Amino acid sequence: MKATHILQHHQLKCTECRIGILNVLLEADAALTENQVKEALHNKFDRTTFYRSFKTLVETGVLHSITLHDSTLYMVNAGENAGHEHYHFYCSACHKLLCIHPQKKENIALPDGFKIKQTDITFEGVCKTCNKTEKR
Amino acid sequence: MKATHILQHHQLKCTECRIGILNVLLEADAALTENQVKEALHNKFDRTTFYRSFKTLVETGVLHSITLHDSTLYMVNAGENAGHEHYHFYCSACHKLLCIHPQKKENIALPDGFKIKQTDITFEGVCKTCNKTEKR
DNA sequence: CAATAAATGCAACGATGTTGCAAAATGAAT
DNA sequence: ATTCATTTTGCAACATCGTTGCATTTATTG
Repeated sequence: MKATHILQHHQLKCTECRIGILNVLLEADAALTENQVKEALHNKFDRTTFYRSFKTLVETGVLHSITLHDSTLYMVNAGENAGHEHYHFYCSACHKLLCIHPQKKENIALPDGFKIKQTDITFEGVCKTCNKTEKR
Repeated sequence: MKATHILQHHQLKCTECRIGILNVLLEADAALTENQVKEALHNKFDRTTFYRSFKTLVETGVLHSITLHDSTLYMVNAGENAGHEHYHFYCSACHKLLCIHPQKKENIALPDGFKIKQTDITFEGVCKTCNKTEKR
C-alpha cells in the first residue's frame, strides 16, 4: 500500500508531511507516537504542521490512535486494522504496541440494553519475541 | 468503603485532598476526569496538589485510570473493579465511562508465545439508560 | 502554466505536566 | 495534649503540548 494511494483514496492532498508520516507508519512494525514519527523524519516539519496533519489523518480515518500509559500511539488504519473491532497487544518488555488479529473470538455477554458500536481490546503482557529472549 | 480506610490500607496519609478525591469518585456512578473531580471539590486545592495526589493514588493502585478520546478518566480501584481484567463501557450519548462486569467473559485465542498480564476491554456504544431515552 | 483552494510555518496563547523549595499538616511517640 | 520527624501542600517557575490566526507557500485542476 502506497502513501499517495491512501491519501488520494481519502481525497486528501499528497503533501510532503502527510506522505512522510504515512511512510514512517507503514514501515513500522508497531504503533508510534507523534514524536517518534517526527524524529524519524528528522523534525523536517513544524510541530504545528505535524499536529494538523495527524489531526486530519485521524479525522479522515487514515490513522487510528490509541492512548496507553499517557502516550498516544498511531497506526495506519488500513486492511486488517480497519473496522469496529481493534485488538492490541502492548508489550511491557519492549514497550511496543502491536496490532493483533486473534483467530478465535468469543463475545462477551453485556448487560441488557447496551448497544455496541465499537470495541477496543488491549492486552498487556510480554510479546512473543521478548518471551523467547527472556527464556534464553 | 470509606476513603480513610482505603488510604490507611495503602499506607497513605489521610490528607484532606486525597480524602476529597476519593469521596467524589466513590460517589460517582462513572469514571471522572481530574478536572471534574477538581470542580466537584470547588477548586479547593492547588492544581499541583491535585496532580500529585492523583499520581500517588494511581501509583499505589488506589485509583485506576483509562484514557479515552484524549481525556483521562479515573475510578476507584476497589472491590469488583480491582484485578487484571478491566471492562469498560463508554457511552457516546451521555459520555460516561461505566465499569461493567459481564457474566460471560471474552475468551480470545492469542498468537502463540504471547503472555498476558493484564487485559483492558473497552466497548463504545449506547448505554442502557440512553437507549431507553432514544426509543421514546 | 495559471488559478484556486488547501497546507505550511511562524507567532502566540492557554492548558497541562513537572520540579524545587519553604510553609503547613499529618501521624507517632511522649 | 504537645512535640517532633516526615510527608504533603501551595506557590513560583519552566517545559511541553494543544490550538488558533494569518501571511506565505504548495498541490491540484483545467
